Amino acid sequence: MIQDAAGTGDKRDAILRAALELISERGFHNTPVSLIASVSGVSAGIIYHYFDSKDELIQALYGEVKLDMMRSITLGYSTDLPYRERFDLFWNNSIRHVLSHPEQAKFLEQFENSSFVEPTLPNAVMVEVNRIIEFYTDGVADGVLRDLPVPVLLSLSTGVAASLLKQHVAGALVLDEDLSAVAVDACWDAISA
Amino acid sequence: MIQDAAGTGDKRDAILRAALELISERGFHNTPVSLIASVSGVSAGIIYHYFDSKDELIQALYGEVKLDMMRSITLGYSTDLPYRERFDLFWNNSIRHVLSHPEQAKFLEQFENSSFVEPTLPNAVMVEVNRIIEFYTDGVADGVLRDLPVPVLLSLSTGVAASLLKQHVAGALVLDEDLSAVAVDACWDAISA
Amino acid sequence: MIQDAAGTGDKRDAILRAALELISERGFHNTPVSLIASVSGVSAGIIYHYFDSKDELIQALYGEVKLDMMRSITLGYSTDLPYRERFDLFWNNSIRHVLSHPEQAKFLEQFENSSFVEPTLPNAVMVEVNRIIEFYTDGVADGVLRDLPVPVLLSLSTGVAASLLKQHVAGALVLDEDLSAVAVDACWDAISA
Amino acid sequence: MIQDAAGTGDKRDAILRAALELISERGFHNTPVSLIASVSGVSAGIIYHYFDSKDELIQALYGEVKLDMMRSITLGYSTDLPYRERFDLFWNNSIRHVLSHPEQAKFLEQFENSSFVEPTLPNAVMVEVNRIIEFYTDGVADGVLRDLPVPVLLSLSTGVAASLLKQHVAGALVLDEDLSAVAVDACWDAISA
DNA sequence: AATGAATGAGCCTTCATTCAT
DNA sequence: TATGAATGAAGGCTCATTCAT
Repeated sequence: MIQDAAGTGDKRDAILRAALELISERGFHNTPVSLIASVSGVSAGIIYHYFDSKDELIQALYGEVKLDMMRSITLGYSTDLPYRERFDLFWNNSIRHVLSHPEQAKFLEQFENSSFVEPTLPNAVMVEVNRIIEFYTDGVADGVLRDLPVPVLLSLSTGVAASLLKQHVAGALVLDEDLSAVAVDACWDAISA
Repeated sequence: MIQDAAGTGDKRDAILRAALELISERGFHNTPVSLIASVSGVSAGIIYHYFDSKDELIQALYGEVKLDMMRSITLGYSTDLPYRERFDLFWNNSIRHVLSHPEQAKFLEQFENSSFVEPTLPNAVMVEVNRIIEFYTDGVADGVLRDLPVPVLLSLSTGVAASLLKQHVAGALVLDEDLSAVAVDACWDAISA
Repeated sequence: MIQDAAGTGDKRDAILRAALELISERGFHNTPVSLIASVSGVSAGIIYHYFDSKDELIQALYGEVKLDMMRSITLGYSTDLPYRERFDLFWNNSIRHVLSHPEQAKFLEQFENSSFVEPTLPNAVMVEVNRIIEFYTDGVADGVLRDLPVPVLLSLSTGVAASLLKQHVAGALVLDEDLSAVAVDACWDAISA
Repeated sequence: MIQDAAGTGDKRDAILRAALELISERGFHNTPVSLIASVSGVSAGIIYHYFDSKDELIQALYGEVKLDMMRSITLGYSTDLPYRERFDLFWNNSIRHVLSHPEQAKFLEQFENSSFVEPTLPNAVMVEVNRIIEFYTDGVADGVLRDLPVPVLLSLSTGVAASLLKQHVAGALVLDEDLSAVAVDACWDAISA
């Protein structure tokens, strides 16, 4: 997905792209394979050449989308930066990625809230996830962040961002740069020591 | 729902209760009307006497669940209480209700994340919603809370609670009284002036 | 099947009857459920009300057909009759039943030659089967039949009847009373001591 | 099949061999062309270079298998031999061939019991078939065999052999040399004058 | 000759909804 | 009110066959 401009994989890619668009909009159970096929310009049969089943198609899509999002979030991250700057980087990357890829956000939310068996995340994803976790554990160890369990710190930061983005998408607020800036300040107050 | 004196409505109630249980567990599209019927001990046909369609059943369920939850959250609320106590009341009521009614939380999340047309909330629900909004607007006006748009304040408080609860349900953390207490403190830091 | 002139079971019966006719003529894999439905005058969906799957439908049909045939073959059988008369009775009953129910014969042959898991025969069927086996074991014990394993005696009698019937159906011969009479004589020569 | 010098036909042969193996085991309708292709190590497309359709492939296979079997059965046959020895030769050849080529037997049985249009047997096959028929007509004319229609004589001999073999394959008996010997005696009793 | 991606018709099965009773 | 048999429209998937390469 995303890459592979032409040649083999073109079709597989078109299928994944159409699936992402459709499922994020209509939901998994409301997106027949035949619709994915027609939107991506292929026959229904060929989908089973690239994926074993509709379910496997979703799983594959999840893996690709998750990786894409995690890499966006940690883009430019370095332990050389001060904590506050690293926090801002995560925050801004997240906001930017979701605003420019709302289908990905909707899809991931659906998938992770559904009764799908969440596959073990591939290493490539875990690498990024670990950088984020490391940020919080190091921050606590260095006395920069409050001594709270990492999941709580995540709720106080990522959880807020997610909530803001949801409201933005729903139209309850407009998440512009200014609003984002005050929100990130408030979050930092919540997590910093 | 839940209550209902006796006689008429008994059956309607049983249907709604079964639907809530099943849908929260299996999802809307994975819950056939026939299953709701058999679990609630009625025939499939009679469901169409009480509801025009499967969709309408869901909508009705949403209204009842939403009201039940909002009333729980504002239980004991009074503008006579100091701001911080009111905030704690919302917080504790929310945590308590979700922990004791996880099906409701799961159902609402599914519903509000789905492509269902969200119906206009009935007045009874709006009454409770308005008390919450009022808390924030008054708090800002009185200089107790930061001068941020209400939706942002909501993300910084309700959003955090929701995130914590989700992680609790997923097993990522155990949301006991202590953890809840430190989290509410952190949230207060984030929203108070 | 066969019985149940009216009332409940009518439809189930019609389905089984159509399935027998169609499958014996066209084969299992060439007989779509939709065709069984239209021939029996019901909708495709209702078939799954009476049977769990196409496979189970076949299994049920097998059970009913097998029982019907076995009962026809042993009709009028009694250990009071002399061995030769009992043998003639089996022989004539078999011929008569197959000639008047060729679909049953074709269906059973297909089923028993297929890779279906042959279900354990129900007791009702085993009762009839045992009477036949008993005939051979007793006959050997009483010195009336050659001292050969029962399966071999079966091949020398039942096997010949089956072969003749197959040729009759294929048009290679006409199995009239006279031919049947000389054949049964020859078979008796083959198995009698 | 089986033979074929080298080069051209190699692939056609591999296809037929795989088809025989697979179809005898899984049945015609349960053997996709794609499976025949992968087992025989060729592409699915090329099969349509050698055969016009899946059906034609089966018909061709039938012709080759039938010829192979008939030639095995008449191997060593000569009108110079006494009738009883010729009969034993047919019998033993049949048993031997089927025991060493069970796939062929299974395939032929399926084919001949199916609703395939049985093709006119090629001359090469008819030559062998005629030698067998001639054996019976001559035997009757010479007073060695009972004066019965050839098909009846066939049922009394070939039919018995087929039945025994089926039971052997099904595990109902073990067709060793001794059992074969007593069975052939019994059959001879049934057909000899 | 050969490959294997691609097509599209058809199959089994599910399920929301209706209707005779 | 209440039942549950019945319908019919999809939906996921398979597979014989074609075709660009």
